[in-house]
Amino acid sequence: MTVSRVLRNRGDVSEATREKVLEAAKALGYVPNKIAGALASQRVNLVGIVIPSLSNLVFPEVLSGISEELEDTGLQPVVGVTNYSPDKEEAVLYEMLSWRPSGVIIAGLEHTEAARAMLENAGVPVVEIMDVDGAGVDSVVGISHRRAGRHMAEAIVAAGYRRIGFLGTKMPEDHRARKRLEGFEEGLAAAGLALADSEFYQGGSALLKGREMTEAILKRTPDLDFLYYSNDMIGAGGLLWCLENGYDVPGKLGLAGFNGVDLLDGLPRKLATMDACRREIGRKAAEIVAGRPHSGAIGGEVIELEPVIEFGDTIRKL
Amino acid sequence: MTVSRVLRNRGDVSEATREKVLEAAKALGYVPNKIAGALASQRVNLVGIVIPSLSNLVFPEVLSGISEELEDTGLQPVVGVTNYSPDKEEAVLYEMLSWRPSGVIIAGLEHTEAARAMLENAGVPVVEIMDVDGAGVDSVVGISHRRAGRHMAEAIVAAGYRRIGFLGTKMPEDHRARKRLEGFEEGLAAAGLALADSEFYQGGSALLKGREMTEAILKRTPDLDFLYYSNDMIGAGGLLWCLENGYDVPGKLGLAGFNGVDLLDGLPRKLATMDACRREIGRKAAEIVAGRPHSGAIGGEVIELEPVIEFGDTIRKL
DNA sequence: ATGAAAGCGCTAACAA
DNA sequence: TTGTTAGCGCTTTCAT
Repeated sequence: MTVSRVLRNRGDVSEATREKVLEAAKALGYVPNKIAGALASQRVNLVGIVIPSLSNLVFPEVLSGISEELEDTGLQPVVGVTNYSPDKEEAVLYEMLSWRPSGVIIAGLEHTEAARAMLENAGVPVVEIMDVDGAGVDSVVGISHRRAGRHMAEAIVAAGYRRIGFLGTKMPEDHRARKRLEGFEEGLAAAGLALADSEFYQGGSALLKGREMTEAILKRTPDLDFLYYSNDMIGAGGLLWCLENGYDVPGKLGLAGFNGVDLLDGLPRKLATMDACRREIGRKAAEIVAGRPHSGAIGGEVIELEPVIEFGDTIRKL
Repeated sequence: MTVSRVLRNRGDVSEATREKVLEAAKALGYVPNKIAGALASQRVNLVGIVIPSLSNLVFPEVLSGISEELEDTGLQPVVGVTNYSPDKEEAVLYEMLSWRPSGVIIAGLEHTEAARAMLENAGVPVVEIMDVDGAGVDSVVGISHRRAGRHMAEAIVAAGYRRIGFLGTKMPEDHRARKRLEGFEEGLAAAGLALADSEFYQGGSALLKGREMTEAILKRTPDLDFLYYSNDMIGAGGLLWCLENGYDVPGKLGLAGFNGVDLLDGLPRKLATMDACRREIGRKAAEIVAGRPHSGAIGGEVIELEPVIEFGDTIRKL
């Protein structure tokens, strides 16, 4: 009836009735039922966001970017967390799609077959984020972790380091970290080098783990002249440990992390890193979802962002 | 029809038909429409989460706790961010309630009048989190920031510090930080003391701001013997700065933060802090929402968690 | 400018 | 055990 028109500012309604309706609505504390509305109109202002974790620091930042961009589009994010489990991801996705959201933003390109099929048949914009190394279902926004790793390797080799160690997480399901390491090893191989040693961890405070792993790897292989960390937090832990223990950084020992978390600006030295463009990825993904109302037809765009090496104070200049 | 029964594992269905339906569903890539389901059944498996920010580190942790607890309840979190704006909060809440969620978890006890009214009339469990200093609408899970501040003041005074400075954020809408400071000043007053100086910031990298503010306040008031920071990140920045500049911590200068972020385990010294029980608050809140299916009648419980001072290495022992 | 009526895709109650 | 039917509270279309 008319009420519906007033509350949606649609169609022709006289100013008089309009005010009357608004007043009544307020008096009754009326809150429209979007469920009914969505069912009738076949439109839902929700966007499904599927991410592996909330404790990784990286994902809240992406989320934040998405949330910012969605701010005044009338779209609401619905978040699902997969804990890096493909099966959980499939379940979360199923759950989300059953709400017929206006779009889906999902981390990574690797999904179960069923999940992939769901995404393909969703009939709404799908944006796979964080990673561009592989084939996407629809749109893709991210960086090439493989090339990121490769570039870092090249920069390290160019700076004259030769005995290089890697420190990272033990997470087979973290495809981006895996690709970064693969790219890194490729980069070393191109210079005729290989990893001299490596060390992995899981769980715990990253800063602390960074310390422990750094100590362990340097004890085991004292002639290392560079440590590449799979993220800035463990890198920061390593940096603190090295400084305390009198290592000549970056003279005799270089260090680099990954992500470019500005959380860490303010350390005694600035850790070399690469910005993973997290917030930007979130924004762009949200933009695509918000901007392509009912499409699904047009087919996806692939946006590759370029992470830049920030040398900081832990890679020596030649 | 029968299909509905199969997919919800309800009622009596013969194994034969059951399998046939399941098979057909899979073949067609059928995904049920929860919108229609929700409308018909008046049940919605969504929980609205309203928080001020995602960049604060604290809230992702709470979210994480909620998400964990909701994991196998079949409930999905829907997140809304308010940027510490009461009006935005009201808008976000309105939006959420129009989806008739099974519950609402909202940060803080301070809301606009309209928002409060909505919460009261929501007809589902409402849990206000983080703070217990004030009157809640329904259930409340949190800590007393006022007492947290007071306790910290008492501990500092007991350790013999007398010239105490405060460093915090300039956020009138962050009621919890405000209450903490008020409690802190009360605690000092009870010992016949007052803040000797204070310094506020907004935006930027917290670690870096901590450094800058620490330098500034110590330049301005060199005889300070204690610095109380409103969060651990700026506290950590301050700690690093003090160590680099040769301050005798905790002998001549004590430091303390707030939150107990384990992210920072691994600093050269362990910063004194108080655990804000963030994850636990999330879990408990989710538990309440999940455990009180259709109630709304029973009336809320108030769960006050007790933050404990972790002295670390930056408050001297007498 | 307003009202009336027909669904949206399910669930719940009842009938068979 | 299965099928039938009447809504859930809106939006949309068509009539007034």
